[in-house]
Amino acid sequence: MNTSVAAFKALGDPTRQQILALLSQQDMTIGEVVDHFDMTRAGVKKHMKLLESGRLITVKTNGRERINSLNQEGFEMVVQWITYFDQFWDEKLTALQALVEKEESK
Amino acid sequence: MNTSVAAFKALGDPTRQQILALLSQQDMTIGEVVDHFDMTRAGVKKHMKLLESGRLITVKTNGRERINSLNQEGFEMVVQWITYFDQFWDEKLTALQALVEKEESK
DNA sequence: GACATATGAAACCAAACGGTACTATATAAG
DNA sequence: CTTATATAGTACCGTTTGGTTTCATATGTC
Repeated sequence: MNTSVAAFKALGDPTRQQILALLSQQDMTIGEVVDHFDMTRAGVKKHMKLLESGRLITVKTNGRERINSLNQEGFEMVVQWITYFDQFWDEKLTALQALVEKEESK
Repeated sequence: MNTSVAAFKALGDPTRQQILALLSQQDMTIGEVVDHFDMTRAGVKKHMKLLESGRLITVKTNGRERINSLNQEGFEMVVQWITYFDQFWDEKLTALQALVEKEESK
């Protein structure tokens, strides 16, 4: 098993999904993110921390501002993990096809 | 935003990831799943419930047994959601390439 | 029918989570 | 230097989560 748990955990919350959607439009400071929600700065900060530990965002300090940007690493981890299961659907589909062909040949 | 939250939430736990890995090998009853963990049946049952509400597994009753199988629906939701962000990386890459080419032409 | 087995469900508990209010620190601006 | 701003951090609180124990129910077997 891999280290995708933190990424999935971070993605399993509607507020954090919305934050990611915002950041996909443009990089933002926490203050700018806060403007889009009816929530305290500290509340948003906690969400950002979780997104960061899931490697879904990175933070770059610029003076007293801290710019948050999407980080491909976390998304890539999720894709990697989920891709493992593709093999499962492939096999299942193949098995189903074999069954159908067997039935047809009767 | 879509309804992928429950799926992500279900995936954000190492035990549940392991259960899914087990089910990718073969369908199992809860009893069989329990044999692979040092945990009570009731504990495993709760995890199964979360996996089910994330549409990552389905349950089929057979006599007194209840067979758990992977359900493509939940996985597909995750892929759909994550795919939205592909566009972001694509654009970023394109912008980076444009920048590089501009630099080279100096 | 009596008994074993596979399961569901509820009550309970400690830890984590989502949020608040409050305090502290660092940088920009007068 | 003083003040305003952008942020981090801590303490606190109600709710959810991950786990247990216990009890109830349905099905298979003798």
